[in-house]
Formats: sequence, structure tokens, C-alpha cells
Amino acid sequence: MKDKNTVIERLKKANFKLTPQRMAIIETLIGNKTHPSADAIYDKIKKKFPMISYSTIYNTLRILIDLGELRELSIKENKINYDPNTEPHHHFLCEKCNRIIDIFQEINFKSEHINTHKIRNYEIYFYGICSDCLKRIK
Amino acid sequence: MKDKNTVIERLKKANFKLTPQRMAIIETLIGNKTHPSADAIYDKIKKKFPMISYSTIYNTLRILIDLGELRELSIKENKINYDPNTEPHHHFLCEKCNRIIDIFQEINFKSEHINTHKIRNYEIYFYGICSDCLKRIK
DNA sequence: TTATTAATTAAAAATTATTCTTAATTAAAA
DNA sequence: TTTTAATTAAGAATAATTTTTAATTAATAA
Repeated sequence: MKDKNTVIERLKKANFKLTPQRMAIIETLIGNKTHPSADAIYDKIKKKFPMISYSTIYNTLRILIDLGELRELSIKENKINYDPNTEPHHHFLCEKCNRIIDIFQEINFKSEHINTHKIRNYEIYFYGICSDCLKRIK
Repeated sequence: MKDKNTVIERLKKANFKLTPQRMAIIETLIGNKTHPSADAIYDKIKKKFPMISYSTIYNTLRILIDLGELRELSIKENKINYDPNTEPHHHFLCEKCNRIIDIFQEINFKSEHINTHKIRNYEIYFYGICSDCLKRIK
């Protein structure tokens, strides 16, 4: 999800309607680096659309994922977090402040196979204490 | 979780009781390379203990995790899979047969920090088609 | 511009996985 | 043995997500 117009064009091309609710969800996601969960998105959208329902949130998120414009993270147990940045990168979960932080540092791994299994995708989840929390503890 | 006696010793040392239900759960897990979910374990234990309840399963799994004898995987969405092999290794989820396969191949990553964030642990999840399914497709 | 229609919505019920509560049971210590 | 503190089974509670359905609405065609 780079910019609103590109996402809108892709939705149109795939014959999805551009409802105000969807537009609001897209606007909340574009450039969002907080990796929100569905309920964080719901809470934000509810300010503009007090009648919004979770089905609308989940339906829109599903569409964006299927279009490849949104990425699901399983870095927290039993909870999905969403990342509108679909460029290859990894994630760090701070166990103190609970933030999910993008890791753009390249990990030396490029091959298309591992042990003869064909890789379509891979995720690296780091767990620890982020630099801000480390400072705070000192 | 290497062998039963070591796990039993560790449970004793930590003042946990060695109930038959717990022993059965441990026996199911030792050497188990299938990465079972709680309900797969429940189904198996139920054959021996038809009255077993999920709370016993989850309680025992929690103890083993806290003792460092069991590892939780978040490779599948909204589901926890358990791995009794606590040696460092990674996992591959086959999107065809849905199996979770151990990856012992070393990934070049050793540092204690990433971008000044302190790493306590990290997980690598690969997604794709396993070699068995690749053969079957050909 | 209006009518049509097919997609989308909100609401609520259902589902799934896990956790919590409670009273009864049992393993281990005294 | 008796005691007691941990553990159990059962089921209720919780949390996240999905499904169902009838009403609404966006986009297309008349």
C-alpha cells in the first residue's frame, strides 16, 4: 500500500466498490507504521463512522490482503496485526512496550528452496527489548 | 524435551505433581515431530483418559513451556502448535499438506542486537510447498 | 436523472481457540 | 493413615474472527 490512488485503482479494477467505510480504512492504513490489530482499526474508524461493524473491517482487510496490498503478521499469539508496508522486511516485538517495529536490515537468505522445500514466502519475528525501552531501563 | 526421565526430574524439582494425565501428555510429546496443536494432543490423550479436559492439557503445556521444555509456534494463524524439540531450529509450513516441517539448516544470523534492539529470541517461519507435495504435483 | 441490481453494510449469532472458575478428587508430605 | 495443597474435569467465560441475513447503497444502464 503505497498511495491511496494506486489502491483505489486496484480495487476498481478488481470490481470492488469504493464505499466511504473502505476509504476510511484505507486512509487509516496508508503509511501506518504501528501494525494495528483489527480492533485498533475498528476503534479508529468508529470515530468517523459510529455504526461501523467488525464485519466491514474484516471484509476490507481481507480484500486488501488478497490484492497483496496488506500483510498479516502472527507475531503476537492469537492475534493478527496488519502491515500496509508490503516491501520485504521483518519485525521485532518489544516485550516491554509491546510495539511491533519494522526491521529493514537484510538477513542473508535468498534461496528459493530450503531442504528441497519450495519457499513462497518467509517471516522473521524477533522478540526482545527495543532500544527505547533499553534506554528507559538504564 | 529430550527424554522422559529428565522432564520428570525437572517437574519434581519445580514441585509439580506427576499425575497420570501429565505423564500421558509428556509421553505424547517426547520425540513427537508433528508439531501438534492442543486439540490434537487432547484427541490423542482422550483415548487413554476419556475424561481428560482441555484445562488439564493447557495447564500441562503451560508448565512445560515455563520450564523451557516445550516451544510454542505461531506459524498458523490464530492457533498455537507445540514443539518438544527446544534445540534452535526453524519451521516450514506446507500450504498443500498443512504439515509443519523442522528446518535445521542454519541461517546466518547470530548477533545479539538488531538495529540496537536487544534480541532475546527469534523465529523464522517459511511458507511454501514441501518436497513431498512437489513430487506429488509433478 | 432515475431505476435497477448486485455488492456491501450493520447487527447479531456462530465459531474457534484458549483461559478461568469451582467444587471434587488425588498425589505426596506429615 | 491423615492432612493439605495441588490438580482435576466440567463448564462458563473470554477474545478474536467469521458467518448469516435483511436492509442499504454504490455504480451501471435505461
